[in-house]
Amino acid sequence: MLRSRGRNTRRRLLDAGAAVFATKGYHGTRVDDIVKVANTSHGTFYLYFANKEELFSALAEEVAGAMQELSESLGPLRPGADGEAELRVWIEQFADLYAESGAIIRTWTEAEIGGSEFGRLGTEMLTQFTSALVVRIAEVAPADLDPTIAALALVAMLERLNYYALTQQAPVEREAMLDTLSRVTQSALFGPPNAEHA
Amino acid sequence: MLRSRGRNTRRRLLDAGAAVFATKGYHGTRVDDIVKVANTSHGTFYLYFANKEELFSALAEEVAGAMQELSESLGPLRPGADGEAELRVWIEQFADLYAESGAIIRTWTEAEIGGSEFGRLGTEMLTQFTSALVVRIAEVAPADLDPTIAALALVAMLERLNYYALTQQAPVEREAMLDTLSRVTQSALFGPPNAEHA
Amino acid sequence: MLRSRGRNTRRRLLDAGAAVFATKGYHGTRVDDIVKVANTSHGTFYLYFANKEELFSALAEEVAGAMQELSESLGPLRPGADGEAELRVWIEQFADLYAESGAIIRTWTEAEIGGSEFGRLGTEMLTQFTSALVVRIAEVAPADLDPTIAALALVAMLERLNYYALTQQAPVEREAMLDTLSRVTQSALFGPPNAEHA
Amino acid sequence: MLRSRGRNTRRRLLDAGAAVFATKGYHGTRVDDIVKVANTSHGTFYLYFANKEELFSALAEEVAGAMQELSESLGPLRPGADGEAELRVWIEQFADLYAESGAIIRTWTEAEIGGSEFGRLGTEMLTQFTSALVVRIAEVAPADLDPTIAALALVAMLERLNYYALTQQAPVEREAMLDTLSRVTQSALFGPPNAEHA
DNA sequence: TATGAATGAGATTTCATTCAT
DNA sequence: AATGAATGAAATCTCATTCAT
Repeated sequence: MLRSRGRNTRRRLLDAGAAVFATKGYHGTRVDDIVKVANTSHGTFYLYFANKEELFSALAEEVAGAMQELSESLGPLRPGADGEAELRVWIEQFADLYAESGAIIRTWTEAEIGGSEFGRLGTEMLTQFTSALVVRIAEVAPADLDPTIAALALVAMLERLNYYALTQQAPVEREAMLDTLSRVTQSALFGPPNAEHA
Repeated sequence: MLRSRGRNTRRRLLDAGAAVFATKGYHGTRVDDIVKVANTSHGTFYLYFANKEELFSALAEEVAGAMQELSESLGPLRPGADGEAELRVWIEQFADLYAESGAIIRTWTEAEIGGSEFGRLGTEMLTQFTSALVVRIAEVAPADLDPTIAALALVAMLERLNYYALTQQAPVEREAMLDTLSRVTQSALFGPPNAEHA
Repeated sequence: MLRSRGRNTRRRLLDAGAAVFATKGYHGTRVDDIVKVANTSHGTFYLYFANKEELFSALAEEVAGAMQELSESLGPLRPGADGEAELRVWIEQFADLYAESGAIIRTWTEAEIGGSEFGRLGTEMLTQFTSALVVRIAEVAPADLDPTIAALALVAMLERLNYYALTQQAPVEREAMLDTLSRVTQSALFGPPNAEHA
Repeated sequence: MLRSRGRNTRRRLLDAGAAVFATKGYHGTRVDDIVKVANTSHGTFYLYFANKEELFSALAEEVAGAMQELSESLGPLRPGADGEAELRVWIEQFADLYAESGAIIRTWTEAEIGGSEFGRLGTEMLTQFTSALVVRIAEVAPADLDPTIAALALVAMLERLNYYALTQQAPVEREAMLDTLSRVTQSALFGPPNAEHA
C-alpha cells in the first residue's frame, strides 16, 4: 500500500549513494555515510540493497542506459565548420552527463572493485559506448587510422578532460574544453580547418 | 644506517606494494597482502614504513622522478614523417614506463586518497608532466588551439589507452596504439600527412 | 472475537511455524520465514502473536495435549505375543504423532530455548509423558529395574529412532522400527519370546 | 617464535567454545561470549577461526576422534553377569565422554546448523559410531532382531539418558542410569538375568 | 484485519597498527 | 633486524519488533 513511500526511500538512497560516491569514491564510501545523507537507518538500507556493491550496481545500470542512449545519438561525422559544430553539441551532452554521473563512470571503469563481475560490467559499458563511435569514425577516417583505437582515444580525451575539469586537478575551463575536444577530433579526422579551402 | 639486509627487505616491500596496488588499487590493498607477497611480517612492515600511505608515497616518488625525466626528454615537435617518428619514439618510452608503473600513476591520480596531502601530490605530478608538453605544443599549435588543454588531451590519450591496453579492458594492440597515438597527435597539430605535399 | 478470516490467518501462521521450525529449528527460524510461508506480513504476525516464542508456545500446547492423551491411552503391559502386539499398536500411534509434530517435540526438549520459562515447559511435558509409562512399567518390571529410568530409556528409544527415521540420519525402515521397539521393550521386561514357553 | 603462545590462545578459544556451547547451545552462543571466557579479543578470535562454525567444527573433529576410539573399544557382548559387567564399564566410559563433550555431540546431531556440510558430518559420526555396535549386536542377537535398529536403539538410550541426566531434565542418578542401561541391554539380547539359570 | 515500511540494538567481521620477544 | 601474536576501533550486516496507513 505504501508503495510510493518505499520507492521514494529507495530513490533517496540511490541519490545519496551517487552523491557520496562522487565525493569519497567507492572504497572511501561507508554505508553509514549514505544512510546519513539519505536520512534513514542502516536497517532500511539493507531492506533495499544487499550491500554497498548492489547499490552501486543499481546506479551503474542507470548510468549505462544514459551512456548507451548518448552513444546512439551521435550522427555521422562531417568535415567543415558545420560538422564540428554538431560534434561540439554532442560533446557538450557528454559533459553534462559526466557532470552528473562522472563518479559512477570513473569508479566503474576502475576495474578494482568486485574483482570479477564488476569489472566485466565496466568493460562492457566501455565497449558498448565505444562501438557506436567506431562506426562513425570508420565512415570517414583515412585508411591508415585504426578506427577502434581512434575511438578509444576520443573516449579517453572525453573522459579524462571532464574528469580533470570536474575534480579541478587541472585548470580546464568548460567552454575551452568543448572547443578543444571538437577541434582536435575534427582535425585528426579531416585535417585543420583551413586545409579544406586550400 | 640500513645495512644491505635492511635495504633488501625495504626493496622487497616496495616491489610487493607496487604489485599489489596494481591488482587491487590503493584502498583494496591490505597491508597483509603486501607482507605476504614480500614474504615478511607485519612487524617488519612497520619497521620500514610508518603506514600504508608512506609506502605508497615512496613508490610514488620513484615514479614521479621517472615521469619528470621523461617529460623533459620530449624535444620540439616537428611536422612531417620525421617529426612523427620522433614523437612515436617518445610515446613508446611512455608506454614502457606505464607498463612498469601504470598502477602507481593511476592510483595516484585517483583523487580520493587520503583526502588532502595525497591528491595534491598527484595533481602536482600531473601538472608538472603536462607543463613540458604545453611548451612543446605552444611552439607549434595553431593560434586557436588552447595549448594547455591540448596537452591535457594528449596526456589523457596516452594514459587511458595504455590503461585499456594493460588491463585488457579494450582490445588495444601495442604497435597499433603507438601508431595511432603519434598519427593522431601529429594530425591534430599539423594536419593529415598527405596535406603536407598538396 | 476472531472472526473466521482471523482464525484462518492465525491457523496459517501456526502451520507455517510448524513447517519452518521443523526445517530450521527454533533459533534458525526467522519470523520472516514464517510470514513468507504463511503468505502474510510481519505486521499481521504481531497481530496474532506477541512474539516468536508465543507462536511456538501455542504450537507446543497443541502437541502437549496430544502427548498427554497418548500417554494416558497406554494400557497395562502384558507378557506374551498378545501383549507385544498391543504395545506395538501404541508405539505406532506415537510414531504417527511424531511424524506430525516431531519437530516441535524435539525443539521443545532442546533445553536452550529462552533459558527459563521455556525449558521448564519442555521438561514438564517430558515428565508428564514419562510418568504414565513409569506406572505401567512399575506394575511388571523386575524388582531390580528402576522403573523411572527404564521409562526414560523407552522414551529415549521412541523419540530418537523416530527422529533418525524422519530426518533420515540413519536408515530406519518404519515397520522394522516398530517391530524392534516393541520386541526390545518386551524382552527387557519379560525376557525373550521363547523363554516364556521354556 | 611465539608458537606456543599462539597454540595456547587457540586452545583457550576451543575450551571456551566448548564451555559456552554446552551452556547456551550453538545458536545461542555469541562469539562475544566465547571471547570473554577465553579472555581475549574479537580480533584474536578471527585470527584463529574464520567464524563460529569453524570453531565448532574444530571441536567436533576432536570429539569425533574420541567417539571413534570408544566405539572401537567395545569388545564382544557376552551373556551372564560378567558380560553385563563388561558392558557396564564401556557404558561408563561413554557417560564420561558425554559429560565432557555432550554439548558438541548433541549440537552436532541436531542437523539444523549449516544446513548441509554440517548435518552430513553429524550423520557420518552417528553412522560410524553405530556401525561398531551393529557388529557386536549381530554376533549375538536373536535372528528376528534387526541389528542395525537395535544398535540405534542402544545409541538412543545412551545419548538421551545421559542428556536428561546432564541437563537435569529428568531425575536420573548416574549409578542407577549405568545399571539400568547395562541391564536393559543385556536383557534385550540375552533375556533377564535369572533366565540363564532356569 | 491487514500490510509495507522503518527501526535500532546487537551481532559479526575486518584490518591498520602496536606489542613482546 | 625480524616476527608472531594481539588488539580495538570501525565497518558491515541481521532481524525481532514497532509504526503509519
